Amino acid sequence: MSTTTSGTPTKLQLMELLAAIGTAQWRDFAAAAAHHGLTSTQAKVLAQLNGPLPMRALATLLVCDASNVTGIIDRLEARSLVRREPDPSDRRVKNVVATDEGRDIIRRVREEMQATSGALDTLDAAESTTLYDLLARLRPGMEKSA
Amino acid sequence: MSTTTSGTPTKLQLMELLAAIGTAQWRDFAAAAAHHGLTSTQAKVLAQLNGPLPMRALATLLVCDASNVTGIIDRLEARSLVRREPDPSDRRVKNVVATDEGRDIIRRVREEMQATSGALDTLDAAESTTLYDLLARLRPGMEKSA
DNA sequence: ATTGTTTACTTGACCACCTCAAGTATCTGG
DNA sequence: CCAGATACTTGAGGTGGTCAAGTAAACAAT
Repeated sequence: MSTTTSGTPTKLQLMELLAAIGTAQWRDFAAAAAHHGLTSTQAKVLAQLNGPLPMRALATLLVCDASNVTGIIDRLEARSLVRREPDPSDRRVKNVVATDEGRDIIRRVREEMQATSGALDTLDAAESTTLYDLLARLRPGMEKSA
Repeated sequence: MSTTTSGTPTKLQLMELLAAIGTAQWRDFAAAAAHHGLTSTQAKVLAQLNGPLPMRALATLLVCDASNVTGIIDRLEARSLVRREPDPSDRRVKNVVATDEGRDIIRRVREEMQATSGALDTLDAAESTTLYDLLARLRPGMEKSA
């Protein structure tokens, strides 16, 4: 007896498997980011910047204190991967926008997640759809705050 | 048009969904840990300690430098959640073992992952099995190092 | 329009985590 | 016995995170 229990998995087993997958994907992401001189946090922030985004919005997305964002953006800006622009309609807010270089680097990071990418290639269309639907159903419940 | 694309998901969509689920579970874990005065790293280490484990083995499991483990265990030991024991067969190694209090606290952290737990409750037995099997197939490929 | 409240951001202090380089103690193979 | 590997710690230095306090701008309200 051990891992060959192919009956219905317990909730605990599922949670551990989910955690293992999550950890693996995170490491793949962190490795790709490091390959371009970025920490995973920096890469994650860069990945959110499809358009101009106020500092506060970033803090909300990252679920962290606003002062934390200041530091992260400071470091990204020092490398010219990001710019702070004044908001025309509210002089309190600073909109963060990715520079061309920033967009380029995050695109390459995404492309280099080979472990994750390779693993997903082993699923056929039907399996991908099944997995996607199941995870999509799980998502809202997992993102509940309390 | 937008998220209602119920055809075959693209690999990118699957990767983003997986990342979202991973982040949500991680936050659930971190919140439960914080509820007991632990950082997520500390809780993660505690969760590995089913038996005595050398510092080096921990570093390997966490994929980090050995010196990092020294600090983490220092802090856990300061709270009596963990003990360092000499290894009888090799005086260089120190085996880390969880104290009763440590085992107790990590058990409670696991029990309090309510968001994740609640989300998984919405799957029936067949769906759980399907999800488990798909993820189990994905796992080895994702854990490949490079 | 002044006064008061809320909001956005920054700064500084402080801690956790992480790596690297160096040092000590111990083991292991020749 | 000795040379080299291994296990752990220490110290320096950077990143990520919180909290408290401060500044500046927007807003609300009479």
